[in-house]
Amino acid sequence: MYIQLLYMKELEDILLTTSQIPLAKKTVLNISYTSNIIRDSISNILKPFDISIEQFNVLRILRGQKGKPTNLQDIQGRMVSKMSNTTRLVDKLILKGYVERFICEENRRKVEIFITPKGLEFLTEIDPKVEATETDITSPLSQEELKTLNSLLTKLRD
Amino acid sequence: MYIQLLYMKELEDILLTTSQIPLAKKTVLNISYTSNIIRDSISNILKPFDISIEQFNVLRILRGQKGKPTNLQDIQGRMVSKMSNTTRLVDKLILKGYVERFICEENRRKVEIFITPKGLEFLTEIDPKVEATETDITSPLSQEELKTLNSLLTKLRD
DNA sequence: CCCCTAAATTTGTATATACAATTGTTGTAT
DNA sequence: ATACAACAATTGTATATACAAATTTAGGGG
Repeated sequence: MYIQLLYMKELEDILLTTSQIPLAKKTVLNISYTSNIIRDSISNILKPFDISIEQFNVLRILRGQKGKPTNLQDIQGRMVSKMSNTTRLVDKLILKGYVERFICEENRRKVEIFITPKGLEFLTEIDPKVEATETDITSPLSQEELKTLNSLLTKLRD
Repeated sequence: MYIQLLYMKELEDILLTTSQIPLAKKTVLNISYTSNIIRDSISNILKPFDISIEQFNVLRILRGQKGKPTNLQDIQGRMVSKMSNTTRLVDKLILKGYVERFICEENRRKVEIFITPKGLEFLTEIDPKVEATETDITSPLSQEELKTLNSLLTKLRD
């Protein structure tokens, strides 16, 4: 909450001082600000659990595979932010006991990565907290407004 | 453009596969995706000029000061993403000759940071390219839609 | 004036990220 | 079979970032 207030002040500062800011620039700034606030909120939730947002996202992707083997390219292709060194990220998750990695026997260039029971349990513990944060973040908007926001963002990316 | 297509595919992947994703989570994801795309686009524009987005933002903040001295706290308070080591960021800009730093004589704990003529010239050169990118990014939306998007994002941060 | 606390910045350290180069493996054309 | 290009992952390196500790200066109470 403290962080949100802080950021809001900053945004108003910039947007107001540079009064006649073009709409395109204002929108780009606004999306970046908002994304940073969201990132900080979720990052704060995850901090006590000693896991970064990127590691958390990879875990969720692996869970979504429901036991199917996943290689590094699959993971990279589905990550929110691009990440060139997924190898080391997976290393960290292995150290924590949340995932396992095997060499793919059909094609020894590939690796197969699985989430462990410990990893699944960890997600089960942390999921409701993240969802509560997501709900909290979006709470100022009605369901209708959220739908509009989503479709505008999707259209923007066209 | 390539990057945008790449990201779109990923977003659709995640949003479609996990079909009944709650609206709050979907919105949070959507904002993060879009922000990353924007960041990548602008980052690519800046790359040939050998400057990071953060350095570019600091330069713009300094220009906005119109010659008034600025200390580190001022800069930090106005940056889009929080940044604990603004010192080293300013170091880089000094190395490039874009800013100067002096110890504040009234309060020797503070520093006063100014943009140099070279820094101003650099911004003049790069500004239109960034603005063209911003316009390009937001081009799929009408002015009216952009206004709606801005007000929804601002309301979200309330 | 001296001691203590706070302010403003800097430095240290660990981790994260981007990009390029390298390793090991596979498929294919000769 | 051999050489060569392509593929998948890993490693190296430089830079970026987060957080904490340290440094320097200022101000206030005894």
